Amino acid sequence: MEHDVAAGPRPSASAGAVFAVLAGAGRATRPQLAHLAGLSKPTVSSAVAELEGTRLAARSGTAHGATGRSAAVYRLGPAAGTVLAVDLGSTHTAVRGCALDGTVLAARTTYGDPRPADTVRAVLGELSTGPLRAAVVAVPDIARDAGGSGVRPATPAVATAVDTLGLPAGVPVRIENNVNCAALAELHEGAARGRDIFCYLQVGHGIGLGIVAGGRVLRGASGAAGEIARLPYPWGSGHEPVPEGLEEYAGAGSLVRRVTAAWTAADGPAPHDAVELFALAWGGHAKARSFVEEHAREVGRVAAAVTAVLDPGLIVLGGGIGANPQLLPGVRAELDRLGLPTEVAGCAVGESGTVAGAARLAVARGIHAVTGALVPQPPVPR
Amino acid sequence: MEHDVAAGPRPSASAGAVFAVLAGAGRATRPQLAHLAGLSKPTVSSAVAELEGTRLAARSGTAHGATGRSAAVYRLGPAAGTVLAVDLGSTHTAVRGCALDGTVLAARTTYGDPRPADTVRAVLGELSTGPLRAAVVAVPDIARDAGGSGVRPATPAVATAVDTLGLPAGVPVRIENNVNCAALAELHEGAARGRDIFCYLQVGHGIGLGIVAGGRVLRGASGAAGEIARLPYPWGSGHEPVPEGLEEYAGAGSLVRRVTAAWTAADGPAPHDAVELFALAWGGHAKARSFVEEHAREVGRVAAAVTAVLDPGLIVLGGGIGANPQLLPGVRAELDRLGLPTEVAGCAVGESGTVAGAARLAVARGIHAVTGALVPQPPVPR
DNA sequence: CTGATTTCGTTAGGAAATTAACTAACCAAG
DNA sequence: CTTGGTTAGTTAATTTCCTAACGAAATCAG
Repeated sequence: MEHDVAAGPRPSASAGAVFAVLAGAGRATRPQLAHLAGLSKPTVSSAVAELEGTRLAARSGTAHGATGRSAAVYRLGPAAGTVLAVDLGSTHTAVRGCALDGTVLAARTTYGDPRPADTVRAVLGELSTGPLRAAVVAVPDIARDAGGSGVRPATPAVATAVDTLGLPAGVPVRIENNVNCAALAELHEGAARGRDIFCYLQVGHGIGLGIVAGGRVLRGASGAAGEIARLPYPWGSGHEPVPEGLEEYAGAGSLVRRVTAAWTAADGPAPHDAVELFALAWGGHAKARSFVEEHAREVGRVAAAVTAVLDPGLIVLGGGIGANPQLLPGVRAELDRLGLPTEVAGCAVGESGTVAGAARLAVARGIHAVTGALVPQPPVPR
Repeated sequence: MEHDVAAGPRPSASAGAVFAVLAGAGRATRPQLAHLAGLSKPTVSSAVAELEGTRLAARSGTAHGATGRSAAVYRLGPAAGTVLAVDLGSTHTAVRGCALDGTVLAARTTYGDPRPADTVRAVLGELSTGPLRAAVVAVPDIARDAGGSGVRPATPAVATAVDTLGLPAGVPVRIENNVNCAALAELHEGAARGRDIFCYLQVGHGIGLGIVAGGRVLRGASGAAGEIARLPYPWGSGHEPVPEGLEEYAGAGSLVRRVTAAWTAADGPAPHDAVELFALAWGGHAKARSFVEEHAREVGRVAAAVTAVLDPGLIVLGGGIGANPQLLPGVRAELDRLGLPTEVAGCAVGESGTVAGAARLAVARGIHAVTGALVPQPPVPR
């Protein structure tokens, strides 16, 4: 099916502001919109009338309070349109189509898919309401600003994978790191709700960090903030740090390799991957448990390094290994020993976090595309 | 002398905006103010008239272009008032009084002063123009939000030192970490001008980091961001990190102690402090030079840890040891080997950086106190 | 010196949003 | 069923700021 990219006439400034808060709230009465947008009742009235006229908003029902006149409830209209989020993983492809209020309209996930474009096409086919406003693609790669061509993946193979997704021409596409997306999901709908600053520590095949500060993702000068596999390791008197030393040590592959090497016949059948190792440890296997505990300490040291630099107040653990609750006590203990007082929580969003966070970003950019305007910022000096 | 704290009537919104850009520019014509504030010529005219009426602005002269009518130049007026910045160091006290355009009106630094309040009083005595709008005190301590009582130093001794400074009652006082202040100075008037993100690495008696991201200081959840003395150290297979291990190793005292221990009679007279050590190395002393080079590598590892987390793009070295140019090549080499491509620069502001940065903060808060308003923020989604 | 050109600053009219006051709708107590 | 209290929404007057046009002051060319 065809996807419009051209929008209707730009809403006026006040109508745009009302649209933005309506998208954030999902449904709201006019008094609520006035409060949220910081506008007066008459202004909201005319703004709502304008939005209804262009079908950017629509009556949704009536709200009855305990006392007083009942209020008209509004929601986004069909012209508001949709956005697309893609989690382009190495072993899976997750795609979501959302309305600008964040509602999931269509979702599909495929594993070991050789053609992510098929998954994208299937989801696009289910999105019928209004123009496609924006798309965000989450990649397991550094997303860096490439000058004129916008943000691009650092690795050429990833860049071509994005280019062959078959995203409709004319739709603004944003590339973002997958760990940063997962961090955004934890911020908005997970374990870090309401935080001003926190870190999402992903431990799985590799190790990565998503930093949220001031309610925004911190990307660094070249998009490589959070690439903590590059922490100096080993580090101490008599040890020269080697490049990528920590990546080598903290990744899932290396963990399993060490386990296999230390395994003897008396230990029974050796685990083939991290999932099996954690299952054995959960079942009480002594050697498996000792490896899990040692790994938890190692993750705790990484967390301590992060707290030393950033003091995030909260670290959310995610990823194939990090999400396992068996890690939590060990990580907490090592962090308490070495670092600042910092909460440690398991991730609350899980597998779908990356695509959920990408969808959050896409919604924000879609609202921006409609209103052409500014999200209000807190007025603090410096 | 007495210091007013009560301000005159609040300027209107447009007059406040004009006042803010005038303070930022120092001197400006009305067309320049219109451009900077994003207001129209008639609005600026009425705003300037209002500011002149309340003595917040004053005619300063006339600007002649190559062609066309000459323009009236304005500057801040006497009612704009002043701000105070204090660098409350462990071995010195630096105090600055500034106008809201950043002009230094009075400055005094004392060393080994048992009564910093005397220095504060002397500078306050030289400030005669208008009310004291704000004060910022830089302390060698964590500055954390203490709930109702605002931001306070984490260490009680530092808190009482601040409380006994004799700052005029009623003036809003802000506590800030001294490394963060030095970072702000490098951002606004030093080696990091125009950067969106960078880090200031202070190496001296201890080691600390100031993080600037999005043009603002990153303070962390409890004001302890940048306390990198808590990085896990030593760290590697067979080594348990110990709390404060890096502080122990990277500080100036520990460096001199190691040097003294390794010194033999054949090496000549041993250096008593870091300054002497660097002087010997500069003169070609082989053993001194090897210690300096090893220390540079160590600082390079700290810098690598910072780049792994934050990707700042630039690290500015400062502090008693860090400011020494002999360190730069060694730090660059180790960072190139281990970390992301990152510039390393020596600090450009030096000793006075802390009080200069505190003054920047105080000026921003002073302007905020006059206008009650918002510095414009960039409108970017998330 | 005079006129053309350019830029500064003001005046006049209009658009957008606010405050204040009023009308409309809804509930519940008497 | 009426009346009082409360909240929703509209109307009217005012404020604020913009655009457009005009007058004022400066430089430069002849």
